[in-house]
Amino acid sequence: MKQPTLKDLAKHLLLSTSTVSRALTNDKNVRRETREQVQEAAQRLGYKPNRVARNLKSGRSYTIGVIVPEMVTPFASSVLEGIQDAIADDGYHVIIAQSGEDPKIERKNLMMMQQALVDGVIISACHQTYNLDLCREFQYNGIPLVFYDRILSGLDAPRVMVNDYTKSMLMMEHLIHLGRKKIVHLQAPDYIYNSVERSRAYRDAHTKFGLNFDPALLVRAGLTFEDGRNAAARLLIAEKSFDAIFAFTDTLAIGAMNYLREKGLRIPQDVAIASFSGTALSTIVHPQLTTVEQPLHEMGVKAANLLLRLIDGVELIENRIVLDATLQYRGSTILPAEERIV
Amino acid sequence: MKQPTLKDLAKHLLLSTSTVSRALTNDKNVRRETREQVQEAAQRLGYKPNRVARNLKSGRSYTIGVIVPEMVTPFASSVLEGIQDAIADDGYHVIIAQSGEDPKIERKNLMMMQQALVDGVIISACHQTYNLDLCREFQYNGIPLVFYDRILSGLDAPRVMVNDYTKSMLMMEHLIHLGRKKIVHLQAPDYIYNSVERSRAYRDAHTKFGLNFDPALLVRAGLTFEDGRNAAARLLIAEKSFDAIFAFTDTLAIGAMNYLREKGLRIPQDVAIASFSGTALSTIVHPQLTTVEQPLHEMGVKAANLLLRLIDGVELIENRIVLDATLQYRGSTILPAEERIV
DNA sequence: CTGAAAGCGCTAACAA
DNA sequence: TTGTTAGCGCTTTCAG
Repeated sequence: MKQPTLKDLAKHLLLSTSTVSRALTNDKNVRRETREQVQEAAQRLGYKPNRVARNLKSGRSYTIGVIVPEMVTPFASSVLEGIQDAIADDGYHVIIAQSGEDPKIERKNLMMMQQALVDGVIISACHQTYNLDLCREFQYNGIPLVFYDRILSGLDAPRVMVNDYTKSMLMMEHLIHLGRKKIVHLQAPDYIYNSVERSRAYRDAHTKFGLNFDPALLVRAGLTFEDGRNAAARLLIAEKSFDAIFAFTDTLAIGAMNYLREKGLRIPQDVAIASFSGTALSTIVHPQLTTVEQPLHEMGVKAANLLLRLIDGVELIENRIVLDATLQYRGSTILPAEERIV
Repeated sequence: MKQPTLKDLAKHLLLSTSTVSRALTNDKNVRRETREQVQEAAQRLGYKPNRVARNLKSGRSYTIGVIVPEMVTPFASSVLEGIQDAIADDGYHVIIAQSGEDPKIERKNLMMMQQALVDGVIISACHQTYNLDLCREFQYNGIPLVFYDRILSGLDAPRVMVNDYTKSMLMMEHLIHLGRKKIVHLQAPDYIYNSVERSRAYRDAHTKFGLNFDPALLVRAGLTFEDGRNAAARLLIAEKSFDAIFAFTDTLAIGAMNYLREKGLRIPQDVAIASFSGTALSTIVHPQLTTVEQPLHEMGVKAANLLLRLIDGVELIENRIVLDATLQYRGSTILPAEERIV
């Protein structure tokens, strides 16, 4: 037999559907005896409330959408765990979509979320402006949007991120204190908000610490391992001399590092490499990467909490959360022997 | 104003809801003129069909659940892309849950899927038997289940996987042909189906190629990078001599490799390392990993196609799909100079 | 070709 | 405390 419905239960118990419904939702207006009777029968007949019906009634789907730019690195995975942890108790489900760093796919994903009637969306955008219009439309239609890590410029939306500028500055300081003078920056495309911030810190660090800024060392790299390799290759071909790299993210750093090592350069002796991200990738390569580690799980939790409150119609006083990232000094900038010095 | 409903549209056009509905679903029983009129108005007023209502009507949720054991490696990510590609056109959505290699969480995930009223589930199980009962219940309740990679033993369910045994045997052959005689196998816990298969091949290879089987070289390792490191450490402490490692998966291989390198061993000269998996991880470490590369995207596509057909009530003649994995020979077993020889 | 009406499973205002 | 009734937004007979 099919899944029993509320009506079936009611018929079986010779009660009205409303009473049964009330008994099942722990409404106080039910005699205890009745409630127990109903719950026992529900148990026995294997009754499961039909969420779809419930959703239609409530006008909610109890589903939130999460759109991530990529899942090649475990970045999104950690954030997702945080999100799941934060929402599980509230009976929400998560629909996940990956955009593959392609704003067009991101757009499709957003529209898919709309179709799926999500109650809200958590998103890390792969382009600073491309889907601005759609996001505005979401807000206009009352579907709250929360950003993490990669935000849209020009949209006043709740967000959870780290301080890209400050932490990048600290990382530059680290490299400079190590005595590095010709530091390359592998930057992401500037349609990514964080890229702008991190490279701004890179430039400002030169002024702040009295280093000569050489535009040729500011390299527009991309986002993938391959992009990192290519950027490193171009630097070698151009015969630019450099003694350190500060990369936008782990993938770029790893790509570049592997290439340089293949070409016989020693890390960190010849070239120190620092990154920004905080995924497990930074510890599985050799040498391990010095990096700005973001609290990814917490980022997910915070984003989800923001979203839940927005869904409940709470007016947020503070909707821009800045989390603290920590610098991890590892083998890609420091030789084991030096470790204690830092 | 709120999202307009079908009723709003109908009122606006002075038509009945049924006609509007028909026009929108391209039912043939509508005058072309009317249809165009309706569609134009729908467009203009920004009408979006309410899926929840539609679902309630159809008894389907047009959502499928995907349960993955972990998302630290990009394994699941690739499979997911395949799944998304396969289902997008059919209007299905995906709910994803990660079990973190914990069968208890996997159980919660399964129950969550049930709650979410998914039309079917694609799962890679983290334990061979733990959730057998629940999976049976799914099947009994008519919610189809498709497995990929990691299956349940004792459950006759559709599945998509590679031939673990054969490919492991080939990998062993590769190591043996390289002249390796004392090959370690880092195996996963034996509550994982594939682990049993791969280690069976490991043992059989000894017989087949006339190698001495030393039980001490068959190491129960685990699943994580850390497990790989620990296993390698134990081997060194035990002062077992070995000249190759065949690991259950990339994480173990990488963990072990990094540890051995830190201890001054040369890869592959002192120890050749081979793995089984096929994620991007194998190419970002140094040296790159020789591995059995699985067609992950295809795995996702195939699994999704199976599931869709099951949801549609199609009787499957062939519900066990075995995909072809390819051996990738890389720096962890072969020195660059030798590459052409293979 | 179009409209009226019923109903998917559930909740909730209103009555009793 | 319980039942009656209406309705969430849509599809789909059944009449016209």
